[in-house]
Amino acid sequence: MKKELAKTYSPKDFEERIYRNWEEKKYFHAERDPKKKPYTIVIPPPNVTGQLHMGHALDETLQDILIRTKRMQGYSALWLPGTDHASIATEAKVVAKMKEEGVTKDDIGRDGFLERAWDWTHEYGGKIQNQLKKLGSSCDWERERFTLDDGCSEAVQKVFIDYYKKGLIYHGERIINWCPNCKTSISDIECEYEEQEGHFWHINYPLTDGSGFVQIATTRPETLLGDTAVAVHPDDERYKGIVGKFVKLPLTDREIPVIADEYVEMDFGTGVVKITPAHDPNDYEVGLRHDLPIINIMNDDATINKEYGGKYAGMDRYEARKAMVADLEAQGLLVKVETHVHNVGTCQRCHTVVEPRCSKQWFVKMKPLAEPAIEVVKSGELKYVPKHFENTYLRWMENIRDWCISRQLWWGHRIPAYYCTGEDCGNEVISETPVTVCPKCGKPMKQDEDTLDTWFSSALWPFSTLGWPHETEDFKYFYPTNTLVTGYDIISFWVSRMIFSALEHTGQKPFEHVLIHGLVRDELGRKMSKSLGNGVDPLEIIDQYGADALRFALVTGNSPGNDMRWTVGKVTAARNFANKLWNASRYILMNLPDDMEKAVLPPSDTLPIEDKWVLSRCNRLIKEVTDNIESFELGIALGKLYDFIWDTYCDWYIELTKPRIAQGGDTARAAQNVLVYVMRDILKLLHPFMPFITEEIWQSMPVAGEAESIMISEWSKYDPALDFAAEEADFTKVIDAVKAVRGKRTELNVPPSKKVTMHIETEEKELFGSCAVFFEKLAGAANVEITDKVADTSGMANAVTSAARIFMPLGELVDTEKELARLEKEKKAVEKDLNFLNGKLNNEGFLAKAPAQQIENERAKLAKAQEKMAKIEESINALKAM
RNA sequence: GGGAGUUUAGCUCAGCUGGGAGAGCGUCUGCCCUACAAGCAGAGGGUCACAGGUUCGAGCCCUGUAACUCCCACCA
Repeated sequence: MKKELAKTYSPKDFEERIYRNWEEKKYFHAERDPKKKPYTIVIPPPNVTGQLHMGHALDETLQDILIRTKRMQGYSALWLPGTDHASIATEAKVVAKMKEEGVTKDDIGRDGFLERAWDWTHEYGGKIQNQLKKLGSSCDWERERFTLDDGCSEAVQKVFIDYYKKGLIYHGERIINWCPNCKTSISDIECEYEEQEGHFWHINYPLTDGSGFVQIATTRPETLLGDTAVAVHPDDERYKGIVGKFVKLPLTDREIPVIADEYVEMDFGTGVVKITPAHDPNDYEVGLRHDLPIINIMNDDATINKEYGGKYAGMDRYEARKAMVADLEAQGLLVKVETHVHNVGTCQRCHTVVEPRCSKQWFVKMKPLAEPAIEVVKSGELKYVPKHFENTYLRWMENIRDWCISRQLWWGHRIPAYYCTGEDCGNEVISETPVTVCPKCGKPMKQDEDTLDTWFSSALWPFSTLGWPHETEDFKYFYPTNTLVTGYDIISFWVSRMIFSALEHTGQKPFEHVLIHGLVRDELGRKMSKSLGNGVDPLEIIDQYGADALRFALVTGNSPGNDMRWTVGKVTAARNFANKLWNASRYILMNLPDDMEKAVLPPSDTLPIEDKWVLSRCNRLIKEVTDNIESFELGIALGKLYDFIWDTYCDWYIELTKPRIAQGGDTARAAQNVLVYVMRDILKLLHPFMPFITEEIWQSMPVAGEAESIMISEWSKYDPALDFAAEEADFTKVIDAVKAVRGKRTELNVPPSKKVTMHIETEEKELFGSCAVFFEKLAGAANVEITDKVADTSGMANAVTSAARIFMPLGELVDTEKELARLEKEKKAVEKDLNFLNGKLNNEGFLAKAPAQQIENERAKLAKAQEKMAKIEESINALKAM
């Protein structure tokens, strides 16, 4: 059984091999075992052509920790992987590539484009899966899904049609954000606001009755062509008289009314607002209230259209702006131009300034869907970790707007709506199968050109991936899922939409817990981004330090919901920790009998106190780590493992076993068994966090009777029989005493190799007596005397703890002559310091002129020097007394 | 404009229900003791942002202030 480990920790030598083995043995595959309870996590699907970045690495690591723990705890643990077609992101990439070849979408048409998009997907897709494997992710690859595969597409279509039948989807005119470059509508969420310096143009609109002008202020004068009213506040005394009158719209021959609406803020601008329902969302609302006409003045590329453009037709919106401002000025209607800083919406993808635009789109009616989604969180049935993110979610849900789900893109799920081409018919049919002939008038039908918002399909991810809308065995067994792990940045985009979609279509919540994590930032706290070039590539880290070190670095000190900074220090510390564990294992293996098959604890009444101490602490560790993982405190759990392994197990327990193993016999045998017994627990508890190294060591440890892979071994359980609270407390006293002696020796500059006599004065003679050997090995004792009273303590140094006083003859500790000489020399140096400082602090000029802070500093220095002097004198006196 | 988060050692951050102020890195001192120098032993270093309050007791609870960060809305 016993196998040699390589001399140095070199993750490259085994990580890949181990992952391949797990895969071959099908350990990742979750069976629908009626005897087991299911535990399910669906992966937040990365973009199919994406690259693994640190955000993914953190997200996947957290999920893998949870899933591995549950698997070991006996659940049928399913981690379902997959990718997202990412409509706009992927389409943008394909279009960009086509541009290099000088080809446009229009050139090759829909089918040609989709062919290219699929080629792209097949070429770049699949990469990220392999990258996830390098991380150690224990996904069930047999169940991998893609948002655009047949099953997911079926679910999307079914949902769309169900919504439609229930009257929850409608086709309507609305103001939406339009990207003139991508030529598609984009959601509010895909819109990024940038602060830009613009202008505020004050323009006079003449009243038609010749009684004067109304001055409006606008940031977008070109939209004037679409004005259908001018509005003032109903309570605004300044403008009471003109409400109901008409103004002549400059640069056009139209006359528009002056209306009163509470939307107008009296204090802002001139208190008069031009109303352009087709090009501003607020104006659109005002237009609805006052039944104003909607005049769209732009084409889909943001040029001015023929219908209303007049001489400006065909110009780009900014050209038109320039031209119109010039014309207004020529006509004397431009009053003034102010600079004005305002937020301008831009397209997340291409950063083109979006244009609010009225167009026909498909919408999901949100109010009825939001209500149960609010309730499920308020009632505590579905919980966010940490809890305060429920506020983010609830606020969004409570102020929900209808969801515009149509996108003028080709890469995605095409909307299953068919329109009659007959001019007067206007028939609209929603159907899961193609409709070619109008059932009403017999004319040909045409399918909607648009596709659905990417989030429409990912909103169904927790159930579409399990076979829904079919009542599959997987769906019945694994749904609802248990935990969703994701960043706070997509709570609104994604988490919210999964919740209401699941409630509506499956009648169940999609998951029980949402574990939210923060962003991984760079060393300076900035977001990692391509443009800044400050991203750290997880694959390079894995290559250099190993996947286990990467995982450790991401989880240690991380708490739910909080951002973290990535520093090289964290990953080297992680690597060092792995190395520590590796070498501890080597120590054990070198000191085990060849025929040992597994650890068998001797009867507890025969165990020495240090064995009970370490067993008891390990036992408590099991309980605490299990609890911490259960409540998603993964950073805390890992911190406890680190402390126990490094401090308790390596620095203390292993050192304590050395004299016993050298001695041989029963005490050695007990130590060997305890070493392996505790190591086995350590490996299991650490495995979810650092799967590779724990597996590699597991394969070398004598663990007969356990699973052949640690991955499928049974999670350790707290054992009341191993709770030795009294022995633990007692042995801690011994450790404290050893530490006190070490401290004293360092203080006196005694080399570690120097062995001295120790008289231990204590009321617990039995305890310290049984531990005398540790004072010899760990504290440098030549011989140890245990007594309840040391008669003569003159000329002795002492180390004091609450349980013991340890006296050591100074003569043995130090070479009296040399030490005295050293102390005298030091005393002189300190004296010099004291004189200097005293002089300074008695100098009236200094006291009067120096800053208070500096005087304070000098006083502190003096106090320190005085303290030092007192110690030196004490030491000198002690030496002289000998 | 609305909301949330953060503020603890020189740096990066833990600190779960109120009782010990902590870790890693860095600094200083001493050690190559055959598991590990990617290591061992020791040391120094903090008015837990600030001001009040509750409490026998506050880093933790309450009120307010400040700075930084993020999210949502987007006033023409």
